[in-house]
Amino acid sequence: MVLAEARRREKINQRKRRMQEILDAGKKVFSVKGYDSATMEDIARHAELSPAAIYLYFRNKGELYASLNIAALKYLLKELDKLSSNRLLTNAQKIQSLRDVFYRVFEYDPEILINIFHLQASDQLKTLSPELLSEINKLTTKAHRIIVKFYQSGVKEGTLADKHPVAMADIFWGVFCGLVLWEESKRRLNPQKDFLQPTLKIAFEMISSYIKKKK
Amino acid sequence: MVLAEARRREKINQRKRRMQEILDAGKKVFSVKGYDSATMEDIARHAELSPAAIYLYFRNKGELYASLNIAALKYLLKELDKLSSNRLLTNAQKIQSLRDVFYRVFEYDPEILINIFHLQASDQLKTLSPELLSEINKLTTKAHRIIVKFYQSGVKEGTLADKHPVAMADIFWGVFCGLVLWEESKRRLNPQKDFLQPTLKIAFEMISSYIKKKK
Amino acid sequence: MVLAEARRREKINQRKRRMQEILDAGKKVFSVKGYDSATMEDIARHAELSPAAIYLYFRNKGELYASLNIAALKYLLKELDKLSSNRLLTNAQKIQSLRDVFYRVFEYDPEILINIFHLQASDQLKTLSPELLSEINKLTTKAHRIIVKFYQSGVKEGTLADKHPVAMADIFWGVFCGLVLWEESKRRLNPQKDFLQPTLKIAFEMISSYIKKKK
Amino acid sequence: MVLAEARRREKINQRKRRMQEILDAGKKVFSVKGYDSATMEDIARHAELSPAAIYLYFRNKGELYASLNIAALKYLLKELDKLSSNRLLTNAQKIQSLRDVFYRVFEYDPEILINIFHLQASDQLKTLSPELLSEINKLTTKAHRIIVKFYQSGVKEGTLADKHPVAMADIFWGVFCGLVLWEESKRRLNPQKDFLQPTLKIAFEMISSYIKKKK
DNA sequence: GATGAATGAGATTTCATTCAT
DNA sequence: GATGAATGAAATCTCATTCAT
Repeated sequence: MVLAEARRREKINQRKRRMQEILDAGKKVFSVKGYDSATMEDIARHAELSPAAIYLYFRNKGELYASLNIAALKYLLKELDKLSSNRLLTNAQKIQSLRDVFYRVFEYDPEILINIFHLQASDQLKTLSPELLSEINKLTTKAHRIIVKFYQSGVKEGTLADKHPVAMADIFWGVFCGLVLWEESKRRLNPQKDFLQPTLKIAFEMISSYIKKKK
Repeated sequence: MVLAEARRREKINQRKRRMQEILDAGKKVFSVKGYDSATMEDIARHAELSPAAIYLYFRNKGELYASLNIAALKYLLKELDKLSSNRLLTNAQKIQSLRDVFYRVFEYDPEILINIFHLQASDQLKTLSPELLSEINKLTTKAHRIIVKFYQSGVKEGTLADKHPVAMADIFWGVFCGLVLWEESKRRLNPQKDFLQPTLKIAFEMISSYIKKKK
Repeated sequence: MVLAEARRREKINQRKRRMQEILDAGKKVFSVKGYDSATMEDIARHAELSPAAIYLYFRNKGELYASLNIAALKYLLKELDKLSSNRLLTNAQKIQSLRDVFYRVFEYDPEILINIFHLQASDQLKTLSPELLSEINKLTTKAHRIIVKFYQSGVKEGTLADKHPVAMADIFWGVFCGLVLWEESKRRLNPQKDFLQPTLKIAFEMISSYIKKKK
Repeated sequence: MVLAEARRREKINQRKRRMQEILDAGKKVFSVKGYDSATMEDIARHAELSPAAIYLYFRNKGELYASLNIAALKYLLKELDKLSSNRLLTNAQKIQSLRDVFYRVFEYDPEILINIFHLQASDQLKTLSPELLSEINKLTTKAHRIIVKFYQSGVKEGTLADKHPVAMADIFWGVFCGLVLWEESKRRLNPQKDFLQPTLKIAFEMISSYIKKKK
């Protein structure tokens, strides 16, 4: 009895592991080739499976892709929520911490972040099922809104300079996104060194000094 | 004889005109659909031609795409060169003017810029022929180098704060690219208003105040 | 010993029961979806089994399908044989009773009859193995022949009008088949009421009056 | 000018001819293999084309299939309409003529008729696009309704026995359908002789005598 | 005996590209 | 120079069937 239960759990774990393997394979292939150019065969080869097997775990290519992006967005959201509920920090400090959050997301999974940006930056959104699309939309909006709120509260608190909060959120997001893409693309054309980290540091310093409340 | 010459020239012009029509069509379609999803049929329809006709002007899809991007990069380079050879401006002023250059390029042709950024941001690099790839690489590098040089000279001149010039060039490029893509993607999910312009303004103001030489 | 025997028998019964469950599931699914569109997965789900399990009872999809039809044909044949050996009825009465036989088969199991008719009506014959095909052929022919014989004997007996017996058998079979399929297809496009029964009644009345020996 | 026009017309005709070739190929293949088992490759081979070429003329498999059936239904309807507007015949005579109409449709194109019946008799309807489905539905209903009206008018006129008109229309249609299928299937299992014609003759004679108004 | 996992084979469909006219 | 017609190659996805457990 107990044995059966153990075995059942083992099975479920195995399934989860397989799923993760496929997600990992997809992550790698999508971020190298992009959504359209990546083939199920590619992904299957990376996961050491037959293409058909992938369909035992994901309904279709779009769903696999969306799963990847949703996972990353959820991770980002979790981090933002943590920050949000931290009562020891002022909102200005929270905004400062954004840099770390973004960077942590990136370090945790650089490829997937690039994917999110690609996804946003392209029309691949159109091929996904409406539900997944709206799920992604929802998560992105939520993340964006949290950042906006940080800024708003910071201004109210008097710890941040009075700028348009939505614009500032866009700048945060856009700068991060832009630098990741640009450094990545430089690295691709010329895979020497990776300047992302120091450049991001400077960029955030720039933002910091800009939004500091001037007396 | 002279007549023949005139006719020949007319022919060449006609050819150039057609080529431009195709490029325009490609620009629109690629920027909306992305490289892979855009079909030659789409582009042909926009150019009011048959798909086959495109092949009289471009060897294949990749070459059309690359031509497009190369044309835009060349346009950008021309503007940068103009700025570069302008002896009336300090380098700090040149850096300031970058904003206008970028923005002019964008206003003149938003689609092409989105294309360049997409190109950078992606996979699509992989499918192009090596020659075209290196051509693009060369142009991008050149543009980047000019910006770097502006900054370097500005620092030497004493008109700009002493920051890492490459990083600053990256930030210029990355911020612009990031905001364009991000606002574009917001606009796609929710095509109400277009916040790009005011947001860019704020971003450049931020950069300006950051690089101003403090006494 | 005896115990072992009992257990063996129990096993065999269990096997038969399972087989019947699968046949029932197949009957339902095939009759709704047709041979090609019905998947083993569909059938398995209906039988509350795994697809793999079906293969413990039937060599493959075609064999399951054929078994189904053969079972139904055998049932029909049994009924026809019963009628055949009934010495109390004239052949005219036997022909009359055909209506009841057909109808009983149908009432007892409408799906299977639809399956038989579909089988006849189609392509699906081509995919079956030759042996199964000839088995089905044999049974169908036998049933048909019995009906022909009824009519022949009735004519000889002087209780039925003198018509071509094979044609009359065909009409019996064809009319029944045609009405079942046609009403079924009407019902599918517009699943309100089921007119099969009253229409069949009229049709058989028509046949009856036609074959009545006129003095 | 005139030449160009002539050439244009020639092109259009050529296109129509190709379309017809594909339809012919489809007709043959579908009626031999059924909708599901027939592959685009089969059809292409019959039409001496590549599978891809078929898609230049029909959006997809279902649409090709539906076109075939719609064409046949339209032919049937045209014949029924002709009969309907014929003022020289009593409704009883029109009903008599139905046999000829059905038979003419069958002679004109036996395979397609079998296809219509298959289509009705199966769930293949489900895979077609809703528009085509409703088109087919509409045509079938219209044909059926004309027959019903013949019968109704005949009863009113006093030339036909007073039976339920819908049931009688069903019997007409069902008997025809049933005999075609059954004789076809007999012919398939045993491709000796074709008894359809004489059997149909008897069947319609039977119907005739049944619906004749008894004084 | 039963099943979850896996796959090979194949079907539909798309699309860049070519070619005769 | 332009195009309609055609196609090869590839991609997604489905499904009957097998096999280790």
